[in-house]
Amino acid sequence: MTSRPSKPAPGDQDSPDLIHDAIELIRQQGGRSTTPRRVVLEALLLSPGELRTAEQLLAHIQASYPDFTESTVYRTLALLEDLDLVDHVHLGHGPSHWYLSGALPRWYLTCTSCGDVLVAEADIFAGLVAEVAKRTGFTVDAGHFAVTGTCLSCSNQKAH
Amino acid sequence: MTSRPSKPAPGDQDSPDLIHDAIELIRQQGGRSTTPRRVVLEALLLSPGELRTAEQLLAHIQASYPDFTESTVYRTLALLEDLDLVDHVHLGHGPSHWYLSGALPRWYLTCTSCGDVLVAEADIFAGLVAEVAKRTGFTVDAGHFAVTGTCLSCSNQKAH
DNA sequence: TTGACTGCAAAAACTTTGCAACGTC
DNA sequence: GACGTTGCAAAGTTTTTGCAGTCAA
Repeated sequence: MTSRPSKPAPGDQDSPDLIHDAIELIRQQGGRSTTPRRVVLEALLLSPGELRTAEQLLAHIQASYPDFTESTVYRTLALLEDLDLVDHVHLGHGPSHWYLSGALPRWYLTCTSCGDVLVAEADIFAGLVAEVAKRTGFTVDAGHFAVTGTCLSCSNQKAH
Repeated sequence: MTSRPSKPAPGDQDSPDLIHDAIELIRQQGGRSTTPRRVVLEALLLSPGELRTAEQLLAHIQASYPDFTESTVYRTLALLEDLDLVDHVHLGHGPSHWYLSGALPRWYLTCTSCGDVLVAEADIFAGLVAEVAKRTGFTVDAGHFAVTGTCLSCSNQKAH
Protein backbone atom coordinates (compact mmCIF):
# COMPACT_ATOMS: atom_id res chain seq x y z
CA MET A 1 0.00 0.00 0.00
CA THR A 2 2.64 2.50 -1.11
CA SER A 3 2.34 3.33 -4.80
CA ARG A 4 0.00 5.93 -6.25
CA PRO A 5 -2.30 5.29 -9.20
CA SER A 6 -0.39 6.09 -12.39
CA LYS A 7 -2.17 9.38 -12.99
CA PRO A 8 -4.84 11.53 -11.36
CA ALA A 9 -8.37 10.87 -12.48
CA PRO A 10 -9.83 13.32 -15.02
CA GLY A 11 -11.87 16.18 -13.61
CA ASP A 12 -9.64 16.09 -10.60
CA GLN A 13 -8.91 19.79 -10.34
CA ASP A 14 -9.97 20.36 -6.75
CA SER A 15 -8.98 16.93 -5.48
CA PRO A 16 -5.42 17.88 -4.59
CA ASP A 17 -6.64 20.82 -2.52
CA LEU A 18 -9.26 18.92 -0.63
CA ILE A 19 -7.04 15.92 -0.08
CA HIS A 20 -4.14 18.10 0.97
CA ASP A 21 -6.29 20.03 3.41
CA ALA A 22 -7.81 16.86 4.79
CA ILE A 23 -4.42 15.25 5.35
CA GLU A 24 -3.26 18.43 6.99
CA LEU A 25 -6.22 18.29 9.34
CA ILE A 26 -5.49 14.67 10.16
CA ARG A 27 -1.89 15.62 10.92
CA GLN A 28 -3.02 18.39 13.24
CA GLN A 29 -4.94 15.78 15.24
CA GLY A 30 -1.82 13.65 15.61
CA GLY A 31 -2.80 11.35 12.76
CA ARG A 32 -0.65 10.30 9.84
CA SER A 33 -0.71 10.76 6.11
CA THR A 34 -1.31 7.33 4.66
CA THR A 35 -2.24 5.93 1.29
CA PRO A 36 -5.60 4.52 2.44
CA ARG A 37 -6.71 7.93 3.65
CA ARG A 38 -5.78 9.66 0.43
CA VAL A 39 -7.31 6.90 -1.62
CA VAL A 40 -10.66 6.90 0.18
CA LEU A 41 -10.88 10.65 -0.23
CA GLU A 42 -10.01 10.31 -3.92
CA ALA A 43 -12.74 7.71 -4.38
CA LEU A 44 -15.32 9.99 -2.80
CA LEU A 45 -14.06 12.91 -4.87
CA LEU A 46 -14.70 11.10 -8.14
CA SER A 47 -18.34 12.13 -7.84
CA PRO A 48 -18.52 14.52 -4.89
CA GLY A 49 -22.30 14.76 -4.65
CA GLU A 50 -22.95 11.04 -4.89
CA LEU A 51 -23.66 8.52 -2.19
CA ARG A 52 -21.38 5.52 -1.98
CA THR A 53 -21.56 2.41 0.16
CA ALA A 54 -18.45 1.06 1.86
CA GLU A 55 -18.65 -1.88 -0.50
CA GLN A 56 -18.71 0.36 -3.58
CA LEU A 57 -15.76 2.35 -2.34
CA LEU A 58 -13.85 -0.83 -1.60
CA ALA A 59 -14.53 -2.28 -5.05
CA HIS A 60 -13.38 0.91 -6.70
CA ILE A 61 -10.23 1.14 -4.61
CA GLN A 62 -9.34 -2.51 -4.99
CA ALA A 63 -9.08 -2.02 -8.75
CA SER A 64 -5.90 -0.09 -8.02
CA TYR A 65 -5.00 -1.50 -4.60
CA PRO A 66 -5.96 -5.17 -4.45
CA ASP A 67 -4.85 -5.53 -0.84
CA PHE A 68 -7.18 -2.85 0.44
CA THR A 69 -9.58 -4.32 2.99
CA GLU A 70 -13.07 -3.75 4.29
CA SER A 71 -11.88 -2.91 7.75
CA THR A 72 -9.65 -0.16 6.43
CA VAL A 73 -12.56 1.36 4.53
CA TYR A 74 -14.67 1.43 7.67
CA ARG A 75 -11.89 2.69 9.89
CA THR A 76 -10.96 5.38 7.43
CA LEU A 77 -14.55 6.52 6.96
CA ALA A 78 -14.99 6.66 10.72
CA LEU A 79 -11.88 8.81 11.05
CA LEU A 80 -12.97 11.15 8.27
CA GLU A 81 -16.42 11.38 9.79
CA ASP A 82 -14.95 12.34 13.15
CA LEU A 83 -13.21 15.20 11.40
CA ASP A 84 -16.48 16.21 9.70
CA LEU A 85 -14.98 15.54 6.30
CA VAL A 86 -17.50 12.88 5.37
CA ASP A 87 -20.92 11.88 6.58
CA HIS A 88 -23.28 8.99 6.11
CA VAL A 89 -27.00 8.41 5.72
CA HIS A 90 -29.19 5.40 6.32
CA LEU A 91 -31.51 5.18 3.38
CA GLY A 92 -33.54 2.42 5.01
CA HIS A 93 -32.33 -1.15 5.15
CA GLY A 94 -29.02 -2.19 3.71
CA PRO A 95 -25.66 -0.55 4.13
CA SER A 96 -24.89 3.05 5.07
CA HIS A 97 -24.27 5.53 2.28
CA TRP A 98 -21.30 7.88 2.52
CA TYR A 99 -20.58 11.25 1.00
CA LEU A 100 -18.26 14.21 1.30
CA SER A 101 -19.78 16.61 3.77
CA GLY A 102 -18.56 19.71 1.95
CA ALA A 103 -21.62 20.01 -0.26
CA LEU A 104 -24.82 21.87 0.62
CA PRO A 105 -26.98 20.05 3.11
CA ARG A 106 -29.55 17.93 1.38
CA TRP A 107 -32.37 15.64 2.20
CA TYR A 108 -32.70 12.12 0.92
CA LEU A 109 -36.16 10.86 0.08
CA THR A 110 -36.32 7.10 -0.42
CA CYS A 111 -39.32 5.51 -2.06
CA THR A 112 -40.37 2.43 -0.12
CA SER A 113 -42.02 1.08 -3.23
CA CYS A 114 -39.30 1.25 -5.88
CA GLY A 115 -36.26 2.10 -3.78
CA ASP A 116 -35.46 5.21 -5.77
CA VAL A 117 -33.67 7.99 -3.91
CA LEU A 118 -34.67 11.60 -4.52
CA VAL A 119 -32.48 14.42 -3.37
CA ALA A 120 -34.10 17.57 -2.01
CA GLU A 121 -32.40 20.89 -1.41
CA ALA A 122 -31.98 22.09 2.13
CA ASP A 123 -34.33 25.04 1.72
CA ILE A 124 -37.32 22.72 1.51
CA PHE A 125 -36.96 21.88 5.15
CA ALA A 126 -35.62 25.15 6.48
CA GLY A 127 -39.08 25.95 7.85
CA LEU A 128 -39.29 22.60 9.52
CA VAL A 129 -35.88 22.94 11.13
CA ALA A 130 -36.89 26.31 12.58
CA GLU A 131 -40.23 24.99 13.79
CA VAL A 132 -38.70 21.98 15.50
CA ALA A 133 -36.07 24.17 17.15
CA LYS A 134 -38.72 26.59 18.39
CA ARG A 135 -41.00 23.94 19.80
CA THR A 136 -38.55 21.38 21.15
CA GLY A 137 -35.09 22.97 21.23
CA PHE A 138 -33.89 20.16 19.01
CA THR A 139 -31.36 21.12 16.34
CA VAL A 140 -32.16 19.07 13.27
CA ASP A 141 -29.05 17.90 11.49
CA ALA A 142 -29.82 18.43 7.81
CA GLY A 143 -28.39 15.95 5.36
CA HIS A 144 -27.86 13.35 8.01
CA PHE A 145 -31.09 11.45 7.67
CA ALA A 146 -33.40 9.98 5.10
CA VAL A 147 -37.13 10.23 4.73
CA THR A 148 -39.26 7.41 3.42
CA GLY A 149 -42.43 7.71 1.43
CA THR A 150 -43.73 7.14 -2.04
CA CYS A 151 -42.40 8.76 -5.19
CA LEU A 152 -44.65 10.30 -7.81
CA SER A 153 -44.56 7.45 -10.31
CA CYS A 154 -45.25 4.83 -7.67
CA SER A 155 -48.13 6.94 -6.32
CA ASN A 156 -49.60 7.14 -9.81
CA GLN A 157 -49.21 3.42 -10.31
CA LYS A 158 -51.03 2.66 -7.09
CA ALA A 159 -53.85 4.99 -8.07
CA HIS A 160 -54.14 3.01 -11.36
CA MET B 1 -47.12 -22.71 22.29
CA THR B 2 -50.75 -23.44 23.08
CA SER B 3 -51.69 -22.11 26.49
CA ARG B 4 -52.70 -18.54 27.21
CA PRO B 5 -51.16 -16.42 29.98
CA SER B 6 -53.15 -17.02 33.17
CA LYS B 7 -54.94 -13.69 32.98
CA PRO B 8 -55.06 -10.62 30.76
CA ALA B 9 -52.65 -7.84 31.64
CA PRO B 10 -54.10 -4.91 33.59
CA GLY B 11 -55.18 -1.91 31.57
CA ASP B 12 -56.02 -4.28 28.81
CA GLN B 13 -59.43 -2.91 27.95
CA ASP B 14 -58.92 -2.34 24.24
CA SER B 15 -56.53 -5.23 23.71
CA PRO B 16 -59.24 -7.79 23.03
CA ASP B 17 -60.78 -5.55 20.37
CA LEU B 18 -57.58 -4.75 18.59
CA ILE B 19 -56.32 -8.29 18.79
CA HIS B 20 -59.61 -9.70 17.67
CA ASP B 21 -59.77 -7.32 14.73
CA ALA B 22 -56.19 -8.04 13.79
CA ILE B 23 -56.72 -11.79 13.86
CA GLU B 24 -59.84 -11.32 11.80
CA LEU B 25 -57.83 -9.38 9.24
CA ILE B 26 -55.18 -12.09 9.17
CA ARG B 27 -57.89 -14.67 8.58
CA GLN B 28 -59.33 -12.67 5.71
CA GLN B 29 -55.93 -12.84 4.04
CA GLY B 30 -55.90 -16.62 4.37
CA GLY B 31 -53.71 -16.56 7.47
CA ARG B 32 -54.32 -18.36 10.71
CA SER B 33 -55.04 -17.38 14.28
CA THR B 34 -52.02 -18.48 16.25
CA THR B 35 -50.65 -17.88 19.72
CA PRO B 36 -47.51 -16.06 18.52
CA ARG B 37 -49.56 -13.53 16.61
CA ARG B 38 -51.82 -12.80 19.54
CA VAL B 39 -48.87 -12.65 21.90
CA VAL B 40 -46.83 -10.21 19.81
CA LEU B 41 -49.84 -7.93 19.52
CA GLU B 42 -50.38 -8.17 23.29
CA ALA B 43 -46.75 -7.23 23.93
CA LEU B 44 -47.04 -4.16 21.73
CA LEU B 45 -50.35 -3.25 23.36
CA LEU B 46 -48.78 -3.13 26.82
CA SER B 47 -47.58 0.37 25.97
CA PRO B 48 -49.16 1.28 22.66
CA GLY B 49 -47.22 4.47 22.01
CA GLU B 50 -43.80 3.04 22.84
CA LEU B 51 -41.08 1.81 20.56
CA ARG B 52 -39.88 -1.73 21.12
CA THR B 53 -37.02 -3.65 19.56
CA ALA B 54 -37.48 -7.24 18.44
CA GLU B 55 -35.16 -8.24 21.26
CA GLN B 56 -37.26 -6.43 23.87
CA LEU B 57 -40.45 -8.00 22.58
CA LEU B 58 -38.82 -11.42 22.61
CA ALA B 59 -37.55 -11.02 26.18
CA HIS B 60 -40.99 -9.96 27.35
CA ILE B 61 -42.75 -12.79 25.59
CA GLN B 62 -40.27 -15.43 26.69
CA ALA B 63 -41.17 -14.70 30.30
CA SER B 64 -44.49 -16.40 29.56
CA TYR B 65 -43.51 -18.51 26.55
CA PRO B 66 -39.94 -19.75 26.97
CA ASP B 67 -39.93 -21.50 23.60
CA PHE B 68 -40.72 -18.36 21.65
CA THR B 69 -37.94 -17.64 19.17
CA GLU B 70 -36.33 -14.67 17.45
CA SER B 71 -37.35 -15.84 14.03
CA THR B 72 -40.99 -15.96 15.05
CA VAL B 73 -40.80 -12.39 16.35
CA TYR B 74 -39.37 -11.18 13.08
CA ARG B 75 -41.76 -13.21 10.95
CA THR B 76 -44.74 -12.08 12.97
CA LEU B 77 -43.71 -8.42 12.87
CA ALA B 78 -43.20 -8.67 9.11
CA LEU B 79 -46.69 -10.13 8.72
CA LEU B 80 -48.28 -7.48 10.91
CA GLU B 81 -46.40 -4.78 9.04
CA ASP B 82 -47.69 -6.09 5.72
CA LEU B 83 -51.18 -5.66 7.11
CA ASP B 84 -50.35 -2.12 8.26
CA LEU B 85 -50.96 -3.09 11.87
CA VAL B 86 -47.44 -2.29 13.00
CA ASP B 87 -44.59 -0.23 11.65
CA HIS B 88 -40.92 0.25 12.40
CA VAL B 89 -38.40 3.06 12.52
CA HIS B 90 -34.66 3.15 12.21
CA LEU B 91 -33.44 5.47 14.91
CA GLY B 92 -29.89 5.38 13.60
CA HIS B 93 -27.61 2.47 14.26
CA GLY B 94 -28.75 -0.56 16.18
CA PRO B 95 -31.92 -2.54 15.78
CA SER B 96 -35.24 -1.44 14.30
CA HIS B 97 -37.89 -0.12 16.66
CA TRP B 98 -41.45 -1.33 16.31
CA TYR B 99 -44.79 0.15 17.26
CA LEU B 100 -48.50 -0.22 16.67
CA SER B 101 -49.40 1.88 13.68
CA GLY B 102 -52.79 2.82 15.04
CA ALA B 103 -51.52 5.91 16.84
CA LEU B 104 -51.19 9.36 15.32
CA PRO B 105 -48.25 9.72 12.98
CA ARG B 106 -45.22 11.03 14.80
CA TRP B 107 -41.67 11.95 14.11
CA TYR B 108 -38.71 10.58 16.00
CA LEU B 109 -35.83 12.92 16.74
CA THR B 110 -32.69 11.11 17.86
CA CYS B 111 -29.87 13.02 19.47
CA THR B 112 -26.55 11.90 18.01
CA SER B 113 -24.82 13.06 21.16
CA CYS B 114 -26.73 11.37 23.97
CA GLY B 115 -28.92 8.95 22.04
CA ASP B 116 -32.13 10.31 23.52
CA VAL B 117 -35.23 10.01 21.38
CA LEU B 118 -37.72 12.85 21.26
CA VAL B 119 -41.15 12.36 19.84
CA ALA B 120 -42.74 15.14 17.83
CA GLU B 121 -46.34 15.40 16.73
CA ALA B 122 -47.09 15.09 13.05
CA ASP B 123 -48.40 18.64 12.74
CA ILE B 124 -44.87 19.99 13.04
CA PHE B 125 -44.17 18.39 9.71
CA ALA B 126 -47.39 19.16 7.93
CA GLY B 127 -45.86 22.15 6.16
CA LEU B 128 -42.83 20.20 5.12
CA VAL B 129 -44.87 17.29 3.82
CA ALA B 130 -46.98 19.66 1.72
CA GLU B 131 -43.92 21.48 0.43
CA VAL B 132 -42.15 18.29 -0.58
CA ALA B 133 -45.28 17.02 -2.30
CA LYS B 134 -45.68 20.28 -4.22
CA ARG B 135 -42.10 20.47 -5.36
CA THR B 136 -41.24 16.83 -6.00
CA GLY B 137 -44.47 14.81 -6.01
CA PHE B 138 -43.01 12.72 -3.23
CA THR B 139 -45.47 11.63 -0.52
CA VAL B 140 -43.61 11.73 2.77
CA ASP B 141 -44.53 8.85 5.02
CA ALA B 142 -44.78 10.42 8.47
CA GLY B 143 -43.83 8.26 11.42
CA HIS B 144 -41.72 5.96 9.34
CA PHE B 145 -38.38 7.68 9.69
CA ALA B 146 -36.13 9.28 12.24
CA VAL B 147 -34.31 12.57 12.18
CA THR B 148 -30.94 13.04 13.77
CA GLY B 149 -29.61 16.16 15.39
CA THR B 150 -28.76 17.54 18.79
CA CYS B 151 -31.15 17.83 21.70
CA LEU B 152 -31.42 20.96 23.79
CA SER B 153 -29.35 19.82 26.75
CA CYS B 154 -26.55 18.52 24.56
CA SER B 155 -26.56 21.78 22.61
CA ASN B 156 -26.24 23.71 25.85
CA GLN B 157 -23.43 21.49 27.04
CA LYS B 158 -21.48 22.02 23.82
CA ALA B 159 -21.92 25.77 24.13
CA HIS B 160 -20.41 25.49 27.66
C1' DT C 1 12.77 4.04 17.14
C1' DT C 2 8.10 4.80 18.42
C1' DG C 3 3.60 4.21 18.08
C1' DA C 4 -0.09 5.01 14.64
C1' DC C 5 -1.97 2.34 11.08
C1' DT C 6 -3.05 -1.68 8.23
C1' DG C 7 -4.19 -6.49 6.71
C1' DC C 8 -6.09 -10.49 8.09
C1' DA C 9 -9.17 -13.26 10.42
C1' DA C 10 -12.52 -13.75 13.63
C1' DA C 11 -16.51 -12.14 15.78
C1' DA C 12 -20.39 -9.15 16.81
C1' DA C 13 -25.03 -7.39 15.86
C1' DC C 14 -29.16 -7.81 13.52
C1' DT C 15 -32.06 -10.28 10.47
C1' DT C 16 -33.39 -13.93 7.19
C1' DT C 17 -33.96 -18.64 5.55
C1' DG C 18 -34.39 -23.95 5.12
C1' DC C 19 -36.49 -27.70 6.87
C1' DA C 20 -38.95 -30.97 9.56
C1' DA C 21 -42.43 -31.05 13.12
C1' DC C 22 -46.67 -29.03 14.59
C1' DG C 23 -51.21 -26.81 14.87
C1' DT C 24 -55.22 -24.63 12.60
C1' DC C 25 -58.94 -24.94 9.67
C1' DG D 1 -55.76 -34.24 5.84
C1' DA D 2 -53.87 -30.18 3.78
C1' DC D 3 -51.11 -26.59 4.34
C1' DG D 4 -49.91 -22.39 6.92
C1' DT D 5 -46.76 -21.71 10.93
C1' DT D 6 -43.34 -22.54 14.19
C1' DG D 7 -38.86 -23.95 16.49
C1' DC D 8 -34.39 -24.76 15.69
C1' DA D 9 -30.18 -24.19 13.56
C1' DA D 10 -27.60 -22.32 10.15
C1' DA D 11 -26.42 -18.67 7.32
C1' DG D 12 -26.61 -13.85 5.41
C1' DT D 13 -25.40 -8.96 5.73
C1' DT D 14 -23.16 -5.15 7.53
C1' DT D 15 -19.86 -3.52 10.70
C1' DT D 16 -16.42 -3.95 14.48
C1' DT D 17 -12.42 -5.72 16.90
C1' DG D 18 -7.88 -8.14 18.27
C1' DC D 19 -3.47 -8.77 17.06
C1' DA D 20 0.89 -8.96 14.92
C1' DG D 21 3.36 -6.91 11.39
C1' DT D 22 4.23 -2.47 8.74
C1' DC D 23 5.13 2.18 7.83
C1' DA D 24 5.16 7.44 8.72
C1' DA D 25 7.40 10.80 11.48
